[in-house]
Formats: sequence, structure tokens, C-alpha cells
Amino acid sequence: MSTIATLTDVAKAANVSKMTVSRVINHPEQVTDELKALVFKAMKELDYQPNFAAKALAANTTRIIKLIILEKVDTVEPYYATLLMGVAQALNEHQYALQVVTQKNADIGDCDGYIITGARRDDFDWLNQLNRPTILFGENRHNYDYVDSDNKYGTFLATSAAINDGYDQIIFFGIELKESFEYSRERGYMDTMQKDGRNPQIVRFGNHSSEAQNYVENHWHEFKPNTCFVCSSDRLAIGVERGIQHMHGNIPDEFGIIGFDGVFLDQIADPKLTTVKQPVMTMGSKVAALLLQKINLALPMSEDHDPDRNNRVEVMFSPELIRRQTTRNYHRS
Amino acid sequence: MSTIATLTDVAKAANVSKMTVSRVINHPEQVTDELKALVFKAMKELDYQPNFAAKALAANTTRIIKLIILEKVDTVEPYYATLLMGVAQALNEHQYALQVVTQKNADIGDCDGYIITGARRDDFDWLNQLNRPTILFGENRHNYDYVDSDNKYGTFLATSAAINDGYDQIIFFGIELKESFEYSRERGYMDTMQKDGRNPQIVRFGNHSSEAQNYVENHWHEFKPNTCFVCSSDRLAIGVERGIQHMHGNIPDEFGIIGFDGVFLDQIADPKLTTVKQPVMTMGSKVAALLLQKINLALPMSEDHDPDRNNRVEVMFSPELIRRQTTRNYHRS
DNA sequence: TTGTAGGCGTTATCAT
DNA sequence: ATGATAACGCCTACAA
Repeated sequence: MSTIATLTDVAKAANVSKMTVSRVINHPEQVTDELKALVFKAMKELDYQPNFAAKALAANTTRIIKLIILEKVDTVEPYYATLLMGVAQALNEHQYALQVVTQKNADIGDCDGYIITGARRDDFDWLNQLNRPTILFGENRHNYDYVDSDNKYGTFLATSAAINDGYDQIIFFGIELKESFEYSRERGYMDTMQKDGRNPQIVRFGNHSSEAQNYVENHWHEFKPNTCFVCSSDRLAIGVERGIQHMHGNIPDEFGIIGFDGVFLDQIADPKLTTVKQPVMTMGSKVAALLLQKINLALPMSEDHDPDRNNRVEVMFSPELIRRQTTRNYHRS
Repeated sequence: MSTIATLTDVAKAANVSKMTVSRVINHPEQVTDELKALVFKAMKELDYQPNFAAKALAANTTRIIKLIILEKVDTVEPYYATLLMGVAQALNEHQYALQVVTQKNADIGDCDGYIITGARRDDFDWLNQLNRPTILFGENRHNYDYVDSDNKYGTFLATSAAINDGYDQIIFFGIELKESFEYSRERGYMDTMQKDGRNPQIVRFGNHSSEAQNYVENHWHEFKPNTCFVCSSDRLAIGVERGIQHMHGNIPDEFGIIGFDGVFLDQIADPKLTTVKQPVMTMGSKVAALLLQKINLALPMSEDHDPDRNNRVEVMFSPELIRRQTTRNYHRS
């Protein structure tokens, strides 16, 4: 029999009813250990794989999660690709299907929950219409549950490193966006600077390497040797790197650069960027896991509501400073 | 009723049986135009969306397609991300779910078909075990159906451009891989060179920018000004660009560079790469479409077998030469 | 603790 | 050309 084993097949093999098998899977505590053992054995022998579609149908559920990538189309950035892999992995483990979708076609077809990434201020009106459990990827001030990296801590790491490495002037190149993640990154920089009795200095750009590059070249006279540029993205950092190279500045001795993200771009740069690396893949798995958890809690059957279920879920992952070639690896003592 | 409309709801609204509605969807030719009109109207009014899971269950089908990305884990390259978007889009339109999977967990859970990308010679033993319709992304000599860009034509475009732009020496930087796509690219270069009475010259590397860069620097004396480097990937092209820059060669007047792929990297480079761009997203949609077609043909009901269904399906997309900053845009007359 | 009956939404089959 | 029925695999509700 090369056909795929069903609940019924397992039940027969184990000499029990379908329901017992179903219970072994969904409510194992209700079944005696003896029977459980028998059922497990049968499942293993038949290589039983639950039927995704039947499960969905019976539970009045789709077992589909939509990942909505807001933002311009050209955002096929490595960052999102990595995130996607993380999400896909976690979802697969729990027999959920992933649909990657853009805002336009997000409405067609039902689903059990949404993962949203790249949400900006303007998007929240639209987001509020979604009537399914939702988790955002990226911190926000609209009370949505989210997963993000600890942006403030990230720039704390970067700024501290710049200080430790002995750079005199430390400038922050930020992204010209009134978004929460950017505020946090700037805050991390500013606090760290002030704690060390230094004057913060922030410049902002659209997130394009050319803008940062032009700025560096046009304001070259303002940067004395021994300056470090702490950037809010690897894109900006690459621009800075190019600007310095075009002006024949020395990296990392005269000028340091620290990026943010640590996905692909940092390695493409030459010299390779010292950067604040986010564990993007892990974060992807986490959003997915949280969403599934939320979906299951929303199900009527779960009586054992988490008491603080009303609270917002905010998960922050600690980024990590990766030292490469755009900072001196020299610590002041 | 904010509940989701089902076939039955539509049937009631249109005063017909469920089956008629089902037929309107799946076998419209069997239904009279009058009834069809009624049913369509009802479907629109109720905003009917077919239930994915029920369809799957009834058809003894999973409606799941697995996209298997063979190759090292760090291959979260923009290239694959773009491909993925294309696949996802086409699949969503047909109510199929996409599972992104690596070789390891490819075996868990059933599916209706596979899309394979990054298959190398060694992988084919494993591929042969897959007992579901399969389409490869990437040309191959193992008789698998595939979609790819026309690699040979791509390097023909690149080489012709280099010739037209008046470069004296034209060298091919290939990828050290005994794979079909690489053979085709080299063939396109060689044929075009020979047709113009020139001597082809090929060097090969692992697909890393640093290898190409080192080579350029170490063999710098061999490259007279007015040389163009035709590369088998944008990665290699970036390495060449860096090598030339480190040796203070002038781009594009003394040295031209043409990359291959046209996904992300070409735009990140500075100066931006002239490159052979593949329509990756479109190609992704096409693989998906082909696979769905193949799956439906495999279904017993389709009696009207395409007569040459036994033939292998090979779809080649024409790449396009994008002229940017690493070639002179100067045509010899 | 375990088993039985019925239904989730769709489609194929057979009947009309 | 259209409709009634059964079945896909699983789960909830109820019965034993």
C-alpha cells in the first residue's frame, strides 16, 4: 500500500477507534499511557502524517498565514528574504501554509492570521481593518504586538564601540523617517553619547547609499580625522564608505564606520562593514511562533486564558556587534 | 451574516443546486448561459471565495507546492528572493499554498508538486526519488523540465556589446562549476568571439567577488587598456570592478565590465554595472504556472492529453542587456 | 477513559 | 443540463 496513511489506518493498526488516535494527537492527557504507546507505535510504522486540509476543514480554519510586505515593490531586499526563511520554517513545522502577499492582493482569500512587515504610519488605518490575529515585524506605537530587534541597544553597542575605539568625533547618520525604529536607534546613540559627556550630532537621509555618500563628499572639510560614522543602516554605511574612499580618507584609522542590519550588504561592502547585526532569521521564526500562539488562544476551546493576555506582546531581540574592517579593533584602556 | 459564503449559500441565492455552482467554477461549459449568469451574480453579491481546504480534501490533493532551495544556507540571495516572489504570486492566484523548504525538511508532509532551484549534478539522485510533478528552475542535462533564462543568448548580448563598444581584448570570467548554465554562458561568449574572428579567453573562479578581484590585481600587467571583462555573474563583475579600481584603472574608458543576473548587486556596485538582466520574477511565475499545468495534466480526469506531453518542457526567457556605467555607451560604426 | 455519530465545504458519480 | 448522494480526513459533541 503506497497510499498515505490516515487516522483510520492508524486506528486499525493500533486496534482502537479513530477518536483515540485523534486524541493522542490533540489531547494526549485524556488517553491512557498504554493506548498512547500503541498508537504512537502504529503512527510510526505507518509513517502517519496528518492531513493538513482535513484538519483545516474540520476546524473551520484555513491554516494559512499571510505575510504582507508593505513598502515599494523593489523591496526584494535580502533583509526580507532572510526574514521570510525564518517565518516559513516555523510555519512549516506546525503545518501552516505561508502566503506571501502584497497589500493589493492581500484581501483575496481567507486566512487565520497576518504577519505584517514594513508598516509605516500611514498603513495603520488599513491594518485596523484586518479582522484576524496580527503580529507586526517591527516596533510600532500603535499598540500592535510586534517582534523587532532592540534598536536602542543596537546603537548603544555601536556608539560604545566607537567610543572605546578612541574616535573623537562620532556622528550619527540616520534615516529620514518618522518611524519608531528610527527614534529608538537615535535614542540609543544620543543616550550613550551624553552618558560619555559628548555632543550628539545627527544627520538624516533617505535610505540610499548615494545620499550618504554625497553628504560625506560635500561636507568633507567638516570631518576631522579620527571620526566615526554610526549609521542606521548598512546602506547608509556603504554610502559613507564610498564617500570616504572618494575623498581618499583612510578607513579605519582616520575614519570609522559602523552599519546596522548585518544582512548581506555588510559583506558585499569593501572593506567589509563593522555592523550591528540583527538575528533576522530567528526573529522571523519568532513572529510566526507568536502568531500561531495568538491564533490558538483566540480559539474558543482554550479556557485557560493567559491572565495577562490583554497585555501587548513586545519581543525584542538583542542585536550583536560584528567587528570587521571599518573600525579599528583597538580598545582604549 | 458576516460569515463566509459557501457553495451552498451561493446555490440558495441563485436558486440552483450546489453542483451547478461547483460546475460553473470547474466545468463552465456544462452549464447553460442563463444559469451561469445567475450563479455569477450570486457569487458576486455574496463575495464568494472557494474554500481552499475543502477543495483539497475533496480532490484528494494537498494544494501545497514545495519550493526546495538546494545550495548552502547562506544563499539567501536577492536572486532567490525575487524568484520566490514570482512563484508566490502565481501560486496565490490559483489557490495553491507555497512551502519554502530546504532539502533536510523536504520530506515531511505531502505536497502536489515540487519546484527545485539550485540543483547541481550531485543532487539528481535525490531528485529522482521525488514522486510528484517537478519542475526545475535552471537548465539541466538530466531531462527535467525547466525554466531558465537563455544563458547563451545572454553572453551573446554581452560579448556583442563589448565588441561594438570597441574593446580590443574581451575576456570571459566564468564560474568554476561543471553546470549546464555555465557551459551555455561560455558557449555564447565563445561563439560570438569566433564569429568576429577573435580569440576567446576564459578564466574561471568560485562565485566570489574576492577571487575575481585577486585575479585582476595579480594579473594586472596582462590587461592592456581597452579590455572588457564579460562575467558570468554580477558577483564576479563586482570583484573585477574592485580590482580595476585598486589598480587605478579607468572604468569604462580603459576597462569595461559586463555582469550577469541583474538582481540587486548590479545596482549596489559603484559605478553601477552594465549587466545582462534576467527577468527573474517573471521566470518565477512561469515555473509555478508550468508546474500547476503539469499537475492538472497528471490528474486522471484530463483525457485530452496533449499529444506531445512526453516531450520535455524547456522554457527559456530572453535576458536583456542593461547599459549602465561600466561600459562606454559608444558604438563603433 | 473510550467510542459513535455527524458535519466542515467541495467534487465525482450516478441518476434524472 | 441539472440534481441527489456519498466521500475526502479530521474533530467536536455526546454517549457509554
